[in-house]
Amino acid sequence: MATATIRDVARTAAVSVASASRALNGHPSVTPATRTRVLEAADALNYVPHLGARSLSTRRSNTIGVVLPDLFGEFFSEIIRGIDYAAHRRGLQLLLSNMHGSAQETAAALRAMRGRVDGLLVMSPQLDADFLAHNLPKGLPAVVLNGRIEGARHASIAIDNQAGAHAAVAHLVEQGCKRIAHLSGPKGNADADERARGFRDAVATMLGDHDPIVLAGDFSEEAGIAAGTALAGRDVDGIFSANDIMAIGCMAALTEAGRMIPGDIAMVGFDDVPIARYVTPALSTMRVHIAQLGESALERLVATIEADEPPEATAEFLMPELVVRASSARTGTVTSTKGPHDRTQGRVV
Amino acid sequence: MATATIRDVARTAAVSVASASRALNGHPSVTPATRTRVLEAADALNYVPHLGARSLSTRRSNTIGVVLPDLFGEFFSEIIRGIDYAAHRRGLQLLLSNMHGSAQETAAALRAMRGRVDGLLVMSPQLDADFLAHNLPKGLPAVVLNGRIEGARHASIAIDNQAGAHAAVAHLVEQGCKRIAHLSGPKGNADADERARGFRDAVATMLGDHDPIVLAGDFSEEAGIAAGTALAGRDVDGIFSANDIMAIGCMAALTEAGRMIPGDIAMVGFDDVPIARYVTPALSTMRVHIAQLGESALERLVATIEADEPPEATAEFLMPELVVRASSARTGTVTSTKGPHDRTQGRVV
DNA sequence: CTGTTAGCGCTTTCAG
DNA sequence: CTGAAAGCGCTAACAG
Repeated sequence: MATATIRDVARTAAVSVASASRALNGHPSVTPATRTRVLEAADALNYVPHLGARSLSTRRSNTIGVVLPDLFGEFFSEIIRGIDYAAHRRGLQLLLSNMHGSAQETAAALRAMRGRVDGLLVMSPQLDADFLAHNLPKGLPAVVLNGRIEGARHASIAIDNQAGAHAAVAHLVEQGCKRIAHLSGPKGNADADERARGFRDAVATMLGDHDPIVLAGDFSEEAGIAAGTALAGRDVDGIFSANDIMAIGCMAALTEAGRMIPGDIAMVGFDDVPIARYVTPALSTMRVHIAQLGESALERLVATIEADEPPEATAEFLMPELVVRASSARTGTVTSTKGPHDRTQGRVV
Repeated sequence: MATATIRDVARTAAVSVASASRALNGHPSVTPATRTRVLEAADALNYVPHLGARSLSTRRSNTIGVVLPDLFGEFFSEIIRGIDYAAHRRGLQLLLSNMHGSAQETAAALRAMRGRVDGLLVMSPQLDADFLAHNLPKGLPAVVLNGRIEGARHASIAIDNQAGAHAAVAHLVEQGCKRIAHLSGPKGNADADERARGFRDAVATMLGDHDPIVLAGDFSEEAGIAAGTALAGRDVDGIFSANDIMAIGCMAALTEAGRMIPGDIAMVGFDDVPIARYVTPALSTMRVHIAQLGESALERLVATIEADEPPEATAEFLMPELVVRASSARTGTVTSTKGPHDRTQGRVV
């Protein structure tokens, strides 16, 4: 039994499809009598409108496309949660697509959105402006999340990584650290690169250290463990990790190697993923309101869509905030450490 | 500059739209010559097919609708990850929709999928079969995840909660626990109810305890903390929590109240969310391969769609496995406890 | 092999 | 206020 169409409803109600459509959509110019007849017919037939057809004709899908590099880890689930939250309150649906890797696939994912969404949210820390400009379907509003934006022609919203790195280093220095190392993210990733740059800048100016130890990581826990093992025997009293997950792996490896945290080495991560406050010691980190990042991006996109004007290529930056927890507290800065694992928010500076 | 349509491509290539369509879709019966002409034209115009239109005509969207009760927490992000993984390898997109609460909204979400997806994945531990039967658009293949399935007319895949609860209790008993309490999930949630039932059964048969302590929770960390506080002063030496998050909150509260875990009280959770192995002590739990649950559900749905037959209303059950970590190890069962937080998989029984 | 002709299901002028 | 008709962009018979 094929699902009923608006035609069936019209026929049953003995009106034209036009009237049926109007009645169904609450259009004002319909006699109360016809309206009820149509509504009853629809109900009787258990009619459900075919949204695909509707959007073809209205050129509106009420759907936002979301393209992500991956779905793994808390960072992305938080982003999606934020996007969903904002989308839900506006009655928008989300069409998800992740490009597991290759640029080829990314291009395909981007194109696959054409004709199914009203706008695009693209998160691609490793894609450059040219690629995007070339592969984003023309005429489709888009907001780029968290990507490098130089020379881009679309709106973007990103984290102020350099400032974050500075703040992290400043905090470590304040804790008395003299030899600070950096555990970096994957080369080519905009966020990672900016954090590394910010780190180098900061240690150079604050510590006069022009050749700090920088270990190449890839944002994975394994990379953190490897780095921890490598760092255990070296002359280091502070570490700034490009993300929390690596910091956590690194702390585990260091502890196992007998180094005390924060006693011997103070640690600061980046992101403030939910897990950060559960580990022991609780991880100090640069908090990015991840979910809110997603939320803002969606709001921004909706504004662009509604304005129906050439998307302003403005960039928006979010400043992360320092959250001090046990992993970096060497000078009594942390006031509350209640249990074995400190579940408090931490001191926000 | 409105995006080019297949018409434009056809005109530019000087062929009919039919030929253009055929060439674009790699249909065999097209002269190499025309094919290249079309492809070149498409390239020149930067043509991107309008998938909405295509699916209207093919009655195929290559999209799966996913309806969830919420997006919060690791359980759901893991589920989505699993679904996405399977969808991606089949070239399917995901249309997400979550019903923040009300049945009203859920019904709307379900209907909103009509005409935009080839099948539905519905996850609704608190919805009954009647509601679903009445609100799922007829003729749309659907697989229900993790819900109560009695009397349902659609395929379902769920966790064997009773068996899981039994195994958890058996483990606690084996550890020497005599007075085991249960921290339950929200009433009306199928999983929660089944776990509670399994718990009661188990303590009755294994311990002869016909009136065990059961605290009502709601799957949140706060509920766990409250329960921990309430339980701290009572005569209890083992706790089976209906999910991990509550178990974690409970452990924190108990520890703060001065009770040792697992010394005084052994704890076992349910789910094995990623955080479980990061807390201190690492949490023993009934592992559900959450991501795999999502994966299986998608595979199942795809099979149903391809078979194009009345969806078999078969139920599939996944047996969770016991993972022993520090929180319940009172008899030297855990062989490796390497660091301050044991990051090993735990002993799987 | 290619072009013509109908739709997919819905909305929306444009006349009545 | 209502109906007929023309599409939205694409695919799929059916003839040539």
